[in-house]
Order: sequence, then C-alpha cells, then structure tokens
Amino acid sequence: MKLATWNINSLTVRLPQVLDWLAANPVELLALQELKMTDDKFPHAAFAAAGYQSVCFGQKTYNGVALISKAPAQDVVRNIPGFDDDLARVISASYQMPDGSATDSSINSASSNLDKRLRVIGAYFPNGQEPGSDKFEYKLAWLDALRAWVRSELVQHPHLVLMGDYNITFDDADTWDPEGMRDQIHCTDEERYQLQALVALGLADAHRLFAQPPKSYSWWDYRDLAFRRNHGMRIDHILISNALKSAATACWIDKTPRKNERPSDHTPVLIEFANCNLGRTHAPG
DNA sequence: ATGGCCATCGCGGATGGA
Repeated sequence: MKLATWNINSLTVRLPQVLDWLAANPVELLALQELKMTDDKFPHAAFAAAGYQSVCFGQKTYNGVALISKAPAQDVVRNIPGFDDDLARVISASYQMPDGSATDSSINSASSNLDKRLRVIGAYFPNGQEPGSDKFEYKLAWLDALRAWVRSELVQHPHLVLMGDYNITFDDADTWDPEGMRDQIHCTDEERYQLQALVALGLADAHRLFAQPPKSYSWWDYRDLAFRRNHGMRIDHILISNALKSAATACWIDKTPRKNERPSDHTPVLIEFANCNLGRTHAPG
C-alpha cells in the first residue's frame, strides 16, 4: 500500500498533472493541499473516472485540502475541532484495512477495542510569513491546537498518518542554505520545537526511517532556477504513529513532477507499507 | 539588490506564498 501527499498550488491549474501522476503512481491514497478552489468546483468526476473517491475542504482563492482514495473515506473531519479557524487547512478520514494488514501485531492482539482502521490527516500548515508577524503568531497558535488534537487522536486511532505541507524544516539538513535561512521562516527554533513536540507525541518522520539521497527536498522556489540548482527545502512531511512504524517499508520524494511544464513548486512525498491493501476486500487472483 | 516567480482576482497591481 502506498500513500502520498502533494501541495499542488491550485488544483484548477494542476488537475491534468495530478491525473497523469496518479496514472503513473496508482497510490491507494493521495492527500492534496492548496486546492485554491471552492467545494462546488472540486473535480470529483475526474477523479472518479480515474478510479478514486474524493473528499474535499476548499475555500475561495487560498488554502483548501482533499483526500483522494481508492477506498471510501469514513468519519471525515474538517479542520481542528475546537480551534476556530476561517481557513481550510485540514481534512481527516478513516479507511478500512483488512485483518492482518499494516498494523502492529501487539496493538491488534492486545487491544481489540481499538480502532484498527487507518486514520489519515492531510494538512496544510500555515506559512507564517515572517517571524514576529501576526501570521507567525497564528502559525504557533495553530500548531499548539494541532498538537493537542493529535494527542487525543492518537489515543483513539493508533494507526495514524499525519501528512502534508508542514511549512517547517526539521533541521539544517532540510534546507539548501542553512546559514542564509537561519532564524528565517520555516527554519526558526520556535517552529522546529513545535515539530519536535509533535513527533514526541509518538510519531516518526517517515523520511528519516530510511536511507535518503543527500540534499533531499520537497519544495523549490520558482525563482532563480532553484530546482535546477537544487536550492530547495524539505517542508512536506509524512509522520506515522509508532504502531505503523514496523509496517513502513519505504519513503521517498518523487521529483519528476517538478520537471513538468507549469509545475507546482512542491513535489509529491510517498510512503509504502507492507502487507496492506487499503480498501481491497477481495483476495488476489 | 528596494529582485527575480507564480496563482488569484480581475483587468492593474496588490496579496500571499515559501
């Protein structure tokens, strides 16, 4: 089973690229960020024709998130419950997994009352604009709310994936220019502390569970020939709960869509789990 | 370097992104 996340920076512009990418990369689930469209414009039919169901949470001009999946989404929640927010940044849902799939056996056998479904949170974290700005304060408040909510979600849903555009680097290895970016947005101590606090709830950065090429990034500025020079940052992440760690077999960044005509400035990040076919109810063969 | 690029809204140029 493969899952992916991709900030597509306008689904209106990028829908053909997303469909092309899904045809070449038939993941079980794809989380999208920055739809930049209202729900009435969401192309459910185009995804259905490609074999995918979709749930979305859009808004005009900015933000907007969606989950595209082969299996139906259950218990869909939009944004962070209890956190008053005008911006469409988070969508989460549960997906049925067959018995004996990508779940920690100790969890399964010892706690039969726990939710065995996969819980997926797709999120577009605030940018923050500039340290000290109002938008930066909003980013920190949003991160506080997210962490409190994810803590309780982990209790309810042991098999949790939190993925999307985090707009935060873990450390200097996640940026092409650590000195130039020091204390700049995406690289401040406050943001990185928040990211570590999220991990400390019982999550793992899937990227770092596996060997990766040096200077692996998920975003490159449109300016300065940044992609060609690999002047990028790793700000799109897949965090998985500890109960899923043993089932993860690979995590990688697919740079090929960044080479498209009119690309998104972000590129997809994928994770693979063994022995799990999300939503497949029939035996193979 | 008071920047470069891109999407949106809307038809010029501001705003936001990262």
